[in-house]
Amino acid sequence: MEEDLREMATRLHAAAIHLLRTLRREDDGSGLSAPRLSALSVLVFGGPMSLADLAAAEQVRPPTMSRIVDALLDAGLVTRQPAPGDRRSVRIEATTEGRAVMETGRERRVRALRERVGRLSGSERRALARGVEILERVVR
Amino acid sequence: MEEDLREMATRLHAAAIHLLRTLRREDDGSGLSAPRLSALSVLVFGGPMSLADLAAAEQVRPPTMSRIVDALLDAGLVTRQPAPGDRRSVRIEATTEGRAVMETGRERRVRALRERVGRLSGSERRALARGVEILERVVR
DNA sequence: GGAAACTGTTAGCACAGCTAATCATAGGCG
DNA sequence: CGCCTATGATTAGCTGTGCTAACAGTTTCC
Repeated sequence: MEEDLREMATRLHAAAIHLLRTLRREDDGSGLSAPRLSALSVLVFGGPMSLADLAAAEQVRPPTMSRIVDALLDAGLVTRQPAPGDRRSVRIEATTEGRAVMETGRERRVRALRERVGRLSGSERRALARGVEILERVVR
Repeated sequence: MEEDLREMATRLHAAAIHLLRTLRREDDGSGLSAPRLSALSVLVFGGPMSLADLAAAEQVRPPTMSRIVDALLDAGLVTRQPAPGDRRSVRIEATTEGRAVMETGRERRVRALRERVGRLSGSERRALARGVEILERVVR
């Protein structure tokens, strides 16, 4: 069991690195890096929020997220407005274009995975889906 | 099915990003970044190889790997020698210290995951292990 | 022997992550 | 009320990863 865990941690680590390197090439096509798309995704699905909330959701420090938001702002994908009720805080929100770009970014990643996942059997695919679900809980 | 794939791709992407961000903090403790540890791991488990082979194994361009090897060399974790038989090529090899550091880096990652994984039931743990296995095939 | 191909490195760019420092606003407390 | 601390966000500056383009040294092959 201990050895299993050691092995799994190593393999999970390697697999995650390789997965992201593969997908990053696809994401390049959208003109958005993985962290930017990921942050945008949080905004699209989670709704408007402050910078601190967004940074926490992405498990990143505020300065890092501030710069990511700058880039999304330049690209016209989000808006940054003073938060009502607390003028220190900002309210970051995805624009309509932001939603559209998020969607096509996702399409690209799906396309990159489809062929590979398509080679799996039905039960393997289900097992992968379940693994991802559990991984989400472990990581969160 | 199509929708399942879309959802899984998105979640897998997010989970991989968050996993690596979590583990990177642990890896910081070893003084080695994730890519450096990953490259070192390839050398430890795969044996000595050329720069091109190492770059290919890590799915990275040669200049990127050249710099990673520089760092490992500075840290005394690998050696870089002219390859016998082809003087253009180099033979990169983990040192004894490199093996030791790799091992402690792995220990750190395991420690970071142990508590979280420990909360899972036996069947969940097995499902995660199976998912990782399949993910490896998808990514490779 | 010389052109072409290959191996690796250097240079220079964009971006992500961090900490430390700064600025403005909120909130609490004498 | 006025100050003092805490908080939200940004800026500056560092390290590190990834890329392409350009170069130098070898090898290969005609």
